[in-house]
Amino acid sequence: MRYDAGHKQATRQRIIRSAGRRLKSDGIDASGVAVLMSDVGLTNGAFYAHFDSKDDLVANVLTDQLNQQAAHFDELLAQDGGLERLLEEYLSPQMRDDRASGCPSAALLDEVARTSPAGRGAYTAGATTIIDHLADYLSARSGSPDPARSRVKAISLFGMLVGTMQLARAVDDPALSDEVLASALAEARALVL
Amino acid sequence: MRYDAGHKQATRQRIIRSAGRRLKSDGIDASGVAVLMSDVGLTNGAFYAHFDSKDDLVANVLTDQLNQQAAHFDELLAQDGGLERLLEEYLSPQMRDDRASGCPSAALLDEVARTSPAGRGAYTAGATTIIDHLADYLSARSGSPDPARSRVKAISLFGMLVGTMQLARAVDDPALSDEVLASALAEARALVL
DNA sequence: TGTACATCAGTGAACGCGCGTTCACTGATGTAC
DNA sequence: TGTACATCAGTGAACGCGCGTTCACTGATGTAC
Repeated sequence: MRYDAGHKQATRQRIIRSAGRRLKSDGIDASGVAVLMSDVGLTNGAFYAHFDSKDDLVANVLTDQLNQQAAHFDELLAQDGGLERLLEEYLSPQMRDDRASGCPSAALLDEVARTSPAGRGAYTAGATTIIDHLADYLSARSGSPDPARSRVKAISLFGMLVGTMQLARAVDDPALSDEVLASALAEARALVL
Repeated sequence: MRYDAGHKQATRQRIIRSAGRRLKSDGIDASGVAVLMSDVGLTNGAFYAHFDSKDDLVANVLTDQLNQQAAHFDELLAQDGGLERLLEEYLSPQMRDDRASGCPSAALLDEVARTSPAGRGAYTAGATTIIDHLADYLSARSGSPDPARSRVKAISLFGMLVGTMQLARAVDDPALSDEVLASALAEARALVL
């Protein structure tokens, strides 16, 4: 077949997006190249026309996922009461139950620590953006004018969101899981509002 | 060879302990049965005399690791200023750099969510104990007498510790990693002290 | 006391399987003449 | 206008490898007689 200009680039993006959902849902190690390709209707052999290796894909996925999340946070924070909305959405039962659509940090953070240097670099860049934007938001708001204090709060808040979401997903008791989300939401509000 | 009574049980415990360190350091999927056995000086074939399957071992490891951590927390909290010590130790650079010795939740939490039902059950039981004990401690202290409020704080604190430790381990920028630990420590103190 | 046997934790080769990766090939379309 | 060729995204079989798991076997020691 012959394809129009940009087709290959578009396919590459489709793979990255689709792999993002699969990796978040099943984990990095458990997601094989053949499955990732069949998710977009292609066969395993085509993979290496788009990426040097699975690690290369993972690094690209982390960049894309973190960018998506940073953009989504920015969008929420641009609205009135945006931080309150962000907390409610992040700690919602829907997000807990839909790993494929959710936060890449909550889904993959402890696997990122064991990934290739390129993957960790990609993650670090994305996480830095998210923390910077959260800190800027907290600083700009009335009530927390000290930038250093805002950074401390931004980092702690982000860590708390990620950790409590993972906890809510890991426990097999639905009542405890709901309690974890509700507790985290209450305490996150107290932390920043 | 013939062994004295209890030898097999002791070997089983050695495997569980050693596998705990290995799983925390390399991850569950990345740690093969052959490696886990050679870590204790045995060969792969002996594994199935001790466990039904790798999943069975993982569930036993999670129980053991969470029990160890709960006991360690209890020990710290029994001392004067124990919570302050707990926070400082948990969020220390040494803990960040020594995954094998550290918190099983920080090392494995997002993998636990994808483990066998037995593994998730084992984790849930252990996490429940840790949260209960933290909440009891906070309730018993002067200043936070409301039990419901103490539970909210215990859950949020635990989530924040786990999430920020994972974040500190995932980023490849040492300055940012140190900043994450320091920020989390400051905010954790503000949360509970 | 000496010998034959039972015990059983551990050995190590082998099983089928799915992994990441490679590569010769396909075949629809654009281009050259 | 019609034909031969170049392009190249994608195919699918094959590679070596390590995985979890199985199993016939080993060999040091305790027990029976």
